[in-house]
Amino acid sequence: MKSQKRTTIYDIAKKLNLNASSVSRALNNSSNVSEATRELIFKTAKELNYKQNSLASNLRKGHNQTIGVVVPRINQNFFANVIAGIEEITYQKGYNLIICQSNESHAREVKCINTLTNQHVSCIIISVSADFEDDSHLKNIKEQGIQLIQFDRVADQLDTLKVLNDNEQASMEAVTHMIEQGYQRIALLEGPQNLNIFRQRKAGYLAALKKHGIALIPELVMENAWTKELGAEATRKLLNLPNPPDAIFASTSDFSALGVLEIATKMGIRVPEDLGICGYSNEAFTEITSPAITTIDQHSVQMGKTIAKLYFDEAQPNEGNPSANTVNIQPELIIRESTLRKK
Amino acid sequence: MKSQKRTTIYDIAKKLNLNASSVSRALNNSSNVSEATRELIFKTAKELNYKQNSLASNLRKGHNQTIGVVVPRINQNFFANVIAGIEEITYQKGYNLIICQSNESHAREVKCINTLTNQHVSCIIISVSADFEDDSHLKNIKEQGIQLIQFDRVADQLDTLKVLNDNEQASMEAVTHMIEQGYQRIALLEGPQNLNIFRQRKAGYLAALKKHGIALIPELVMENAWTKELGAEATRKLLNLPNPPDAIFASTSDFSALGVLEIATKMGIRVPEDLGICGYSNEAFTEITSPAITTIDQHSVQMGKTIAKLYFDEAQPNEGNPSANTVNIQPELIIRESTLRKK
DNA sequence: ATTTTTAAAGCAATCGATTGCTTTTATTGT
DNA sequence: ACAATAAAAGCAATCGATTGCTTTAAAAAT
Repeated sequence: MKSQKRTTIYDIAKKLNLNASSVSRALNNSSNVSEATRELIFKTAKELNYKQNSLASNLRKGHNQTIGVVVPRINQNFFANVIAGIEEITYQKGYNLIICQSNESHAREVKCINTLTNQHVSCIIISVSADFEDDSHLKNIKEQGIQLIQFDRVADQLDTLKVLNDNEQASMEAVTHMIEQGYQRIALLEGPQNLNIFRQRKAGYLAALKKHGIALIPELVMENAWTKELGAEATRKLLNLPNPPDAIFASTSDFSALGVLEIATKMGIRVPEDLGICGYSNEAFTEITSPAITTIDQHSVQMGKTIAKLYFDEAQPNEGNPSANTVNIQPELIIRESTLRKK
Repeated sequence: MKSQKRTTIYDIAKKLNLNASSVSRALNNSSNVSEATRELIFKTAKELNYKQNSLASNLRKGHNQTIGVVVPRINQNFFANVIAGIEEITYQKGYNLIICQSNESHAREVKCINTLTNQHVSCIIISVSADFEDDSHLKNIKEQGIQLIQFDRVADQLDTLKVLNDNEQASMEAVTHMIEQGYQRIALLEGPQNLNIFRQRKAGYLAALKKHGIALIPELVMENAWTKELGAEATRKLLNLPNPPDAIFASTSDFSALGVLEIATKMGIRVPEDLGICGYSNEAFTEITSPAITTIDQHSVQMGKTIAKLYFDEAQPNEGNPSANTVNIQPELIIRESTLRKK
């Protein structure tokens, strides 16, 4: 597309026999421009269809009213909602968002970060990819003088602002609830343990068992049952054990819980009477399965808003005091039929 | 945050006793730099943790490897998937995405467009907000020499590239299917008629009726039943008519169809025996309701890919030949239990 | 009427990278 | 050994907006 030259402040200045600096000052409503010329400049700018070139402006000013967001996938409910929450605040402040997805790949995440630092964004908000191992790309952000806020899936060791769900607390509540409903052999579908969130959810599971004096049965803990398919597969194995579980906590996701429910239904096992099921995330569909699935709501939109506000409040990471840098969003246990054995 | 000065090509040049132009050429792998100095420059760049300033680069080069996307809401399945599709292609090409949401507000949409044109993005991809009335902000994009691609919800009158679902065809197929299943009094939940997509879906509904010699019954057409709640409300009214419908085509969304299903269940009306239900969009949950809901898949990820490819193929709108500028994605009718009366 | 003060406008450097053109250095051919 | 050619490096302008400083014009004070 042939890009006909766009009008600049010089074009306006020339037409009005003024200097570009006056035009700039007028358009920015700064001082030292008479009311008369100011109006004239605005009028002419409109006539010539002038649009500011943010590249030039930001280059000169040395900063950029733009925030970068890096998430594993934007078409995942939780992340889409967090972004929606962030956007609500940043929009009010006149900031732009550049949204990148890592597609759960660390290599791609590094590239996203590079792009954003090259753009001189003023802040990067990130939830790391599933194959997270190394945080040097994040350290680099801070070295570039860019604010960094981590959320949900974070690099624990790194001293940055963090906004987290209290995964451990929520998991503990969920498992406690199941125990109180009379379930005794509760299985855990766990996620990759290199991610903090899945470690915490497991910790909550273990804590609940311990609190109630229930011994951990290692064969009831299934690794990496993240998707609906993997959840289904794990469930098949669990239910075929000589001594199968009477409940399954799909700590990885509601999709996984859905897989559990499907297999149970297929095998003629009654939920919640013979098997309790609890998922994680409060995806829309959990409300309408039958039975409806007990799950944990992460208050994702709220989380996004909190993150953005944190930036605008100019909160600074408190070196050497990691806990002071963390904001915890309290998740909420949503109890539904799939774990309600005692009516 | 105190932003310590970042290294520039001048810093590298100074350290190596070279000129900045050589550094620039080396880093861009262009000609006229000896292999030895090229390596030296790369090594030093790494040492000094040099990151290119894209603002400066893009300003000088006069363009920007960035594409802007404006959608009503990113946390809606359809849009999130389209964006995911776009991103897949743009990432391969080394382009960035700036994603904005209009929140279904025209005023906000205008602001988004302004931001993007100020950033000199090379292309804007848009699906307009629900209160669409005026397309002057879109005309302005073309005047700025920026490529414009509309998708799904478009300004019909505007000569731009468009990527659309064939809503009319899909709706006609859906209603035809219902007629073939023996439904005779098919109601329509329609969306705001200022949006092309809802006009087309209605047209498809009308065409199917006509083809089968069924007269339109005006009282079976309900306006603005977009959400689950509104769908439920409309359904309540419909089912309380002296002569109620025996099927409902929720052309607005699957959420609306969900509302239909809930009310029907609540009123003890059997689906699909007494009432057929068809939604639109193939949201994840439609597969797992009971009965599962018949719906229309829009191939949203594919749509996103098509849009992005269109840009990179440098397709140009063909002035005065609107139809040549339109790519139609064929949606797919997904038949499930909610309309299967004849087993 | 003249000096002082203030407001308005202009000048020129700057942000960092790119690029057409010129100069210097190295290489090749005779 | 010297001219011809090619390769490598340097110079300086440019992209468009901003901003500290200076100059000019207008208003106020004496």
